[in-house]
Parts: sequence; C-alpha cells; structure tokens
Amino acid sequence: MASTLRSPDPAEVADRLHSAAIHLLRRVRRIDGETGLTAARLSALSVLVFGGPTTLGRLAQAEQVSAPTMSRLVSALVEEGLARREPHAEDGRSVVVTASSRGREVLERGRERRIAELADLLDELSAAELDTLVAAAGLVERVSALPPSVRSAYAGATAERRWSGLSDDSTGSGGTSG
Amino acid sequence: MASTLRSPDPAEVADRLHSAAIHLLRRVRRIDGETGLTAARLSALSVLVFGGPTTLGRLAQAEQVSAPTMSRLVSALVEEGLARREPHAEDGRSVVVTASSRGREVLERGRERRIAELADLLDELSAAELDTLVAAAGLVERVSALPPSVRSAYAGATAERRWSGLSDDSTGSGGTSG
DNA sequence: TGCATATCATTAGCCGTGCTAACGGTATCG
DNA sequence: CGATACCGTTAGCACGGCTAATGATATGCA
Repeated sequence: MASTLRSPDPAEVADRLHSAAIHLLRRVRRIDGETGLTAARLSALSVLVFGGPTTLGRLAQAEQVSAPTMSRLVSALVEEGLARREPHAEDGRSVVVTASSRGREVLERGRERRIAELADLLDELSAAELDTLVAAAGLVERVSALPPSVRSAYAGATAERRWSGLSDDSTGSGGTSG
Repeated sequence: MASTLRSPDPAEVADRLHSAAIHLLRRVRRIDGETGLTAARLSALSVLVFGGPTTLGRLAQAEQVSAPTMSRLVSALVEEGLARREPHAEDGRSVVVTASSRGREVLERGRERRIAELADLLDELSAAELDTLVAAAGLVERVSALPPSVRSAYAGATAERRWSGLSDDSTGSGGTSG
C-alpha cells in the first residue's frame, strides 16, 4: 500500500528485508527438515549441481562463508552421499568437490518437496507478485555482493551452467560428473 | 530480465527466495555483531518496541518460534538490559515482556548501524528497486503466514502500534510503557 | 473441596551453522 | 634447502532452532 506512494526509506527497506528473510528461513527450516537437507547444505549443493565441481575454497567464497564452515558443510554432504571430495589434479593442497548423481536427485526432490509445501502459499500470489519476488531475490543477491552468475544459473539453468571464476583452474574436468 | 517475460515458475521463485534469504542473513549476521544484537534478538526486540508489551507465548507466536526458543531469546534481552520480564496481573503462569527504554535506544542504534553498513549496497539501487524490495518483503511476510499487522507496524509505526491478537488479554495495561 | 487436566514458561539436552585460532600439508620463492 | 604463503581441516566457542520433561498456576468436574 504505502510502499509505492513514496520513495522508500532505506532504513525501512533494510528492516523489512531483514525481518522477511528471518521469517522465510524459519519457515523453510521446518520444511526441508523432511528431506534431511538443511538450508545451508541445500544451498551449497545447488551451487555444486548448477555450477559444476569446484574447490572447497571457491565454494566457500561463492556461498560467502568461511573455509571451516564450508569444510564442515561439505563433510555433511559427503557423509550423506550427496557429494564427493577428490584430490586436485595439479594442486595437492586443494580439494575438488563434486555433486554425486544422488546429490542431484536429492536436490531435485528437496526442491520439489519445498515447492509442494509452499504451493498453497504461493498460490495466493499473482503472477505479478511472483515476478516481484523474483526481482527482489535478484536485487538481494546483487546487494549481498555475490558472484552474480552463480545465482542466475539458479534460474537460467541451461543458459549458463558454469560461472567464470570457478572453472578456469580448479575443476579440470568440465562439469560433467556422475 | 527474463523474469518479467513470462509467468514465473513457483519452483524458481521458491529457490531464489530461499537462496536470497540465506545470503542476506549471512551478510546481516556479520553486521549486527557489532552492536551485540543478533538477528533473532533484534527481531524480537523490534516486535516489543513496535507492538508494546506482550506475553512470552504471544511473542513466540508472533516470531514463529517455539516457546523455549523465545524464552531463551528474552533471557538474553533481559540480561543485556534491553527488556524486562514482569508477572502478569491476572494470570500467574504468564509473563509480560516489555522493552526497556535502553532497548528502544539500542534497537534504534542497531538499526542505524545496519543501515549505515547497507547504505553502500542500497545506494546502487533505484527508488523503484527499493520499492520492489519492500513489496517483496511484504509478500514474504504474508506467505510466511505471519500475523500481518505485526509486520506492517514495522513500517507504519504510528499508524498501528498494536496488533489485534496480542493486546486483548495478555498485556492488560494498554501498551503504553516506559 | 479436592483431584485431574490443561496451559504457560522454563530447564535440559540435542543438532546445525556461523566464527576465529591453530595445525598439517603442499607450493613457491629466495 | 629453508622461509613463507596458501589450502584445508580440526578444535573450540557462541548462537538459535527444536523436543521432552519439569514447575507452577488455572480450570473444570465430581
């Protein structure tokens, strides 16, 4: 209502975004618990699936978390059989992380489940409103200073399955795994 | 770009929102660490400040968390002098939580700090884009099945400082505190 | 009245996820 | 060959979700 009647106050925008993000995640937390995929793992896995194999460090960078955090996250994915850790061909210090075929399946299943759960909620939104959400998500990603193509791959899928900074030296294979 | 050219796929919307929320919160987590106010505490405190005193249970409901979680959250706020726990006048089982004046100050300071940190990022967005974000935040709140007026109080402030479900029987005093 | 049940909040304990610090192993450069 | 830099892991801390169990109070019914 009031939001479009005037120039939005950045303070307000920040607060409302903050609040919305918190509540959205609290909701999703409950949902993805059913597949055993938590939000952070799902997010990391999706980067692997859509972006192809990459090193742990680059994955951490893409997800904007510290290396130890990503290491633990990857360990969880590996233990669940959703990803593999492999030695880097050229750099002995590095580790290449690859989504397993089961990882792809589970990502898709989790995705479908999440959608099923959200379907009732999203149903009451118009196409224009969905558009608004998509646009906002894009803006948030931009504002969060992420490598943008990673995130647009989320939607584009076939258009750009790899992103510039990651595949040049770390994967070596070309992203066709499983 | 492509998002406005067709009817958005709910799956896509869900994924992108999910991802955006994760990354936004990861960013904000770093920011509000400087004031000692974490995201969850800030969110709860803001409900108290904008909504007035309420019981713990209702606060938990408003924030969509379990009672134990909110109890711990409130304990943290109380220990930091940002809120008070008081016995309920009519129901001995209940506890009324009230934001202290310092709580209001700190909320405002944390808010300002968060905004200062986000200023560079939000600066690169147009007014229309900010509008998009605000609209999206509202949609997310709606979709997250929250009591809507709580959240609109975030923006409206003076317009509706109380929200229907909370003040009828739990506060007893009338919401004018401090 | 008195006991059973329901409700509100707290405590206890688990898990996941963020961090920094410290460490081991590898590359790289002098 | 030794010093230094870099990558990843381990260790340990804090926080915030949750469920289960415990007090304490209200309520309802015999």
